[in-house]
Amino acid sequence: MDIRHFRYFVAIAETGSITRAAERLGMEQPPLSQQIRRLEEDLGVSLFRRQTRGVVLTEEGRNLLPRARLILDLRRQFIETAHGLARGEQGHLRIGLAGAIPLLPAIPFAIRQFRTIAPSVTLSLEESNTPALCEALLAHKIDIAVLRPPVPDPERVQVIPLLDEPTLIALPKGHPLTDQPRLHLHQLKDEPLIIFPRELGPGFYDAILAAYQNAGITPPLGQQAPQVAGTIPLVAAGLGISIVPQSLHQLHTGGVTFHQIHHPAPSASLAIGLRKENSTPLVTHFSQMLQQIFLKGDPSPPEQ
Amino acid sequence: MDIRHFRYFVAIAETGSITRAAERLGMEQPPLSQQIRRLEEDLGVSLFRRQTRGVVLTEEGRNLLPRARLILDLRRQFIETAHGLARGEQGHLRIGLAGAIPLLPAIPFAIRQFRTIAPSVTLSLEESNTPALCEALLAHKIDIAVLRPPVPDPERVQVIPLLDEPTLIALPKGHPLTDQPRLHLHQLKDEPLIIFPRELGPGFYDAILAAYQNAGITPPLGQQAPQVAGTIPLVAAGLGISIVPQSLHQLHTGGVTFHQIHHPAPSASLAIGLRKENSTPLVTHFSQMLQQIFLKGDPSPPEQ
DNA sequence: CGTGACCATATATTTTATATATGGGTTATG
DNA sequence: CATAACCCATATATAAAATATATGGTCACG
Repeated sequence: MDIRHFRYFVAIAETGSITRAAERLGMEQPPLSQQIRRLEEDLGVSLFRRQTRGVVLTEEGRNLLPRARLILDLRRQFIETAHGLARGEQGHLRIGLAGAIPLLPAIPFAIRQFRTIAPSVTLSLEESNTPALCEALLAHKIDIAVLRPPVPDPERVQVIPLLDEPTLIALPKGHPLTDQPRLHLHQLKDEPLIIFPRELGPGFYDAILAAYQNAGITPPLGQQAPQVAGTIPLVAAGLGISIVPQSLHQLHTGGVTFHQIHHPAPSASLAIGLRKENSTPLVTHFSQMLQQIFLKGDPSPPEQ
Repeated sequence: MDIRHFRYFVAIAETGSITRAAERLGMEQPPLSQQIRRLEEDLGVSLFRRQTRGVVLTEEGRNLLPRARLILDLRRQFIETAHGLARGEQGHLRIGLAGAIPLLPAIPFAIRQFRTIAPSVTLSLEESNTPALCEALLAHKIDIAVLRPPVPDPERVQVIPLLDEPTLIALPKGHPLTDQPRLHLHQLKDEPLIIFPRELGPGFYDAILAAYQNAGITPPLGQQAPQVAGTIPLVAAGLGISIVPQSLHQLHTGGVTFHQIHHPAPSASLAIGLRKENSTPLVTHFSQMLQQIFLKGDPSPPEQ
């Protein structure tokens, strides 16, 4: 009772003749006779009544025929689905995003574009910090990540740079420097720096401190924020200042103003994270699309 | 892409190991490795991620697994249905009944009993005359018939006698003999005999005429009725008398009285008609049940 | 009464799956 | 650190099964 037998059964039923069915199946008549006979023996029912002119379905055969057709259909669907998965037109893609990254206009743009190109692919988004995203990648909990390099395990995670995002200084409303659109870091040397735990984004963390060091100052460290975007409310509360990726200026939380930074300014690098082995077409597609989008420039960059 | 491959796929997915799946499948590990590898190549997707400790489904594999299970399920159902058909527990039985036979209490009784024993079998009933029933049998339009022998083609239709049903004389109301419960045929020698066309039931037709002949009389032939039961209204209309199977006395058409017949009385034979070749279990079951019922005697015979 | 259409059977061939033997890589264990 | 255990992959050999070829039988049709 193989797929083959279902095909034989249906073909004979549809042509009403073993000989013609054999032609249609691209085989000779005797093996088809033999196979259908064996099938009937296995099932214990005779599917066809042999006549001098071809064969006709028995009552039992009529009963079983639609079931056989269904199975053949489902098998075809199975194969088509598999091919769809193989070509990256179907399936599920789990995307991990580092903190504050969904605020970059390019990300929702990329997701919209991907849904247009591959509408049968379902997506799931997850927001986390860079080290956790790497772990999730390696544990196969997500398929691709947009994170802030460097990654903890560069041997197993491939990093494709996307963008060096400028950063902004966030000042609390009412701060004396609020009226200046562009600031030097040394103007802030006495302001407590609100920053996230280094573990959540070592690359960005280090970039910020390096910029201070290049400016020749060491800021007092203020309260720690739970995450990158979490610095903003603390700034608004007057606990200090913070340095955030440009995309965060979209957070229209009252009580904070954003200001560009003169050289030396830290930058918040952005990159794709992939497992080095086992890349699926879905991952490749999405990754290439992201690179293309960022190559052309952020499609609607926030003009200051 | 065979049924086998679906089984292999599901087994590996469920055990999480090629080695253990091979055990469960009653085969060795290498062929299973090889087959699943070929399957993956054919489909173009990798279904499993090989690890040092067994294998785990890929995203694509997770997607395809339920489909594979469904196909295996349907295949199992297919086989079970076929076996059900083989044992006569499922399917469809087309029963043909000669004229006036549904009025025999044994017939609805048999049908009810059969539905109890084989509830998944659907039945269709058809009423016709004996020669037409034989044709329908041979043309595979019905599967079994209850008819009045003899049959036109005894070489291809098997006849199993069931019953010699007594006959009754039908008299119009107001007839001088109405008050006599039992009549001799010769009492009716001048009454026009209403009878059906011989083609519709040659056996019964000849039995009636033979009885007259044995009684030494030749009745005048009255109007022809369209069928056996169709004689009753004509009798009621006063066009003559008729001789009908006992079961017809159930037709409580006003205007007619029924009377038993002294020897020599014709009898209306009843028999099962089957195709000699190709008997299915359903046909055998129903046939045997009918024989048993009639052997025990009509379960609720009409007591005069 | 011969001819063609069609299915069944028998034997041969080829394909295909499976078993056996073996190697490599990773993880647990003394 | 070395050894053993586990598990998957590969290579070759064997066995099984489907298919092709050849042929015969039956029934309809001209």
